[in-house]
Amino acid sequence: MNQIAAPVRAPLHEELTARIREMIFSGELVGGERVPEQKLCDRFGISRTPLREALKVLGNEGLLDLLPNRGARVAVLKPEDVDEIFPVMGALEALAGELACRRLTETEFAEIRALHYQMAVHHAKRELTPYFRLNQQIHEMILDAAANPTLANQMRSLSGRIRLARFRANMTQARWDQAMKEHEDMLAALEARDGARLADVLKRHLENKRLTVKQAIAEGVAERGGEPAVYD
Amino acid sequence: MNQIAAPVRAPLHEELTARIREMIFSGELVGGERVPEQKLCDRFGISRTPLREALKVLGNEGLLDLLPNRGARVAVLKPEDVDEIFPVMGALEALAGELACRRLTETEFAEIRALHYQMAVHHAKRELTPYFRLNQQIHEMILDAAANPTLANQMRSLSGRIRLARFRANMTQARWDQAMKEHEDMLAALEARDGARLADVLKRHLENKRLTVKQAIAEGVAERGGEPAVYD
DNA sequence: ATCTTGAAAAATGAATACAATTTGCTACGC
DNA sequence: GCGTAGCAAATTGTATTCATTTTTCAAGAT
Repeated sequence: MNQIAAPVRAPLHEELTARIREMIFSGELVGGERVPEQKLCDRFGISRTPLREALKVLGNEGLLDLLPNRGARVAVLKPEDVDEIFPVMGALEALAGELACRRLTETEFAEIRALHYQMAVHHAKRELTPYFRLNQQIHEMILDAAANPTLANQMRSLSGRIRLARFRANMTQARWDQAMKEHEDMLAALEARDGARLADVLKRHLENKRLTVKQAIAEGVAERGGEPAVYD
Repeated sequence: MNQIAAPVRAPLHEELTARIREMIFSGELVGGERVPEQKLCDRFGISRTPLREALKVLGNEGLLDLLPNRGARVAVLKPEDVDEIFPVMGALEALAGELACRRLTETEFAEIRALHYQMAVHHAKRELTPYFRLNQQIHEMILDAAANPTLANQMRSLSGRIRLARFRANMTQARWDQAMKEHEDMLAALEARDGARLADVLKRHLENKRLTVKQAIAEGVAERGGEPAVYD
């Protein structure tokens, strides 16, 4: 009775959801625009059936707006959406922090600390892109340490919607410095395994992210093709 | 340019997702069992295409397990899932409470208070079913007052997964009394518009719900057809 | 008796075909 | 010139068909 992994490839509709999701994140499919059903079928060399299944799923995720008889459009992130989403993200990040504090091993903490100080270097040198990368890694490690797949899924879903706004955060120096300081507080709270304090820091951190993102959207920054959305 | 509502009926796949979702909640489709594709098509008098679109969506929601080439099965709620889901629900409820405190009008508060005292009567009389109904209404009013659709959606999704476990909570008298006491704390925090305190109460309240539900699952209660899942 | 083996039947995955709706465009009226 | 009616093309919704995989089950081997 071997069950050594399924040698079967994933169903088409799954692969398609993943690929179209990436097309949205990468900006290949632009917000507000119609998703060309036939074009995508030709491009992927498949029929409409599995493609449409994928569209339904992405619609349910909030990445597409499905207009009856009028096709699917890439959802656009409105400023109100940002105000809605970030508080929820904040509450979930706070929970992730609390759980992480309980379960974090010394080794994991050491890894986060290493990432943190590396990030501090990039902050000092004003290197935004690597700073963002490490920032994201730290948050992911906290989420992993929380060891709650349901929580991770919910956050992934919300992150996806935020990524609908494709921009490079235009942080003021002051806000960047503040973010870095918040990260120092995070590290301290983690080291002390002080879940309540970490939760608090993370909530404030997310509130500041909200402001950064809103400003970026308001300024109508970017939409440059291919660039991922980054923010802190 | 009238846009006075769309006179077009909802697409089939949407209606189907709703109906199948209800079939799962009502217990007509039992956890772990295969979802009979052809049977449902015959029953609804439709073809497989829209039905399968609905299944993909419900799979993505976590209500169905989609096994490649082996059909869809109604997801079963494992004890570990309960441990995962309730902390997330707790964090979200806490946020809902905080937001509600900020936005609640005097009128809305009065309505909640009325529901609360009505619920207290049912508690005193040991009338479980109406107690549950009012309990749910109160939580819904808080969620409405929070005025955050994204938050509401996330909570609805998690509630759905909890409802996979169809049982009638087998609360001990002690736990029921405790729940009622927590509701009194909630009302007090709401009246004082003390968001932090309400958040705290709600988190503890959800933690107790988690225990109640886990116990019910462990005891293998119910699965009686048609009865909705209730708990507090 | 229990365990394979191997079709036949059933179910699923994907493609194609058909129906209904929307969109685009042209021609016409005012 | 502007707006509108109406038809053709394109697009979407649904059904049907075909291909592939899984399941079932009975016959045969050990």
